[in-house]
Amino acid sequence: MNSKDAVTRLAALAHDQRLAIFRLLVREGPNGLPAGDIAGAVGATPTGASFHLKELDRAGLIHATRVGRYIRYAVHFEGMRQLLSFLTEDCCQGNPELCGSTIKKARKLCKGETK
Amino acid sequence: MNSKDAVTRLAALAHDQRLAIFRLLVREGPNGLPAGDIAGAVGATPTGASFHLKELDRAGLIHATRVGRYIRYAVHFEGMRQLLSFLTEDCCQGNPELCGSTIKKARKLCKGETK
DNA sequence: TGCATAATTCAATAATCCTTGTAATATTTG
DNA sequence: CAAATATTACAAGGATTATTGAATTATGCA
Repeated sequence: MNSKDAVTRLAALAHDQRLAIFRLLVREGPNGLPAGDIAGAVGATPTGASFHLKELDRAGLIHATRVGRYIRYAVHFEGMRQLLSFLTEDCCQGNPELCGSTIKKARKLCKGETK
Repeated sequence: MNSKDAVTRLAALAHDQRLAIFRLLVREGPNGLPAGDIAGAVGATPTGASFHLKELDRAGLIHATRVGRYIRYAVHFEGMRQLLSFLTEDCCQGNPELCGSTIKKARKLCKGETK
């Protein structure tokens, strides 16, 4: 993971509809959803959704799989992990207690605790 | 944490120099660094650094403290945690094993493991 | 007070990204 | 093969963001 790729991924997420798409797919898990359902869920036009999905794909945050006449999109979890790691790398020079274990707290959310 | 704030934070990080500044301050911990040192470390002009620091501040990712004639910037760890949580919220509908516990893996980095 | 240092503000140009509609491609079904 | 559905590709505009240099504010020190 280098800085350039991280910026690409962050820029991909730094958009209201794309962030909504990403979070929807994070919730959805490995099976993902077809493009049309995604467009409907976030209130995007088909053209708009396609554009945004392509951005997220290009960035390495999601991936597409054709299933019949549908194209399903799902989160690329390894790409997501790489980004989170890059942001928190070497936090507090290895003394996470200094920041109140920011990451440890954030992690809980992956277990469905909503705050 | 709402979507609008998250987009603001992600957009703040989606820039080469700002990401470098943020990661530098993550490593540095709660004491932070003065603006001049930050500019030098990431190869920014004073004007450029000031602009980017203000963006990160406005987004709620860092905060400024005047110390004599220096202004020290440090990561706002709670703001960072909110963002990470927002990105991973309700991951895999509460079954993180489905994505290989993306967050659990990412978390290790906060302990200084450089992988 | 006067000078040096630290950092910011302002203004103008350049670059990038978002949005929308229309046309095109791929696939299933009759 | 023809029609219908799902999705993508292309092009043009309008809006937002980055960059630069010069001028400005704030602080410390002789």
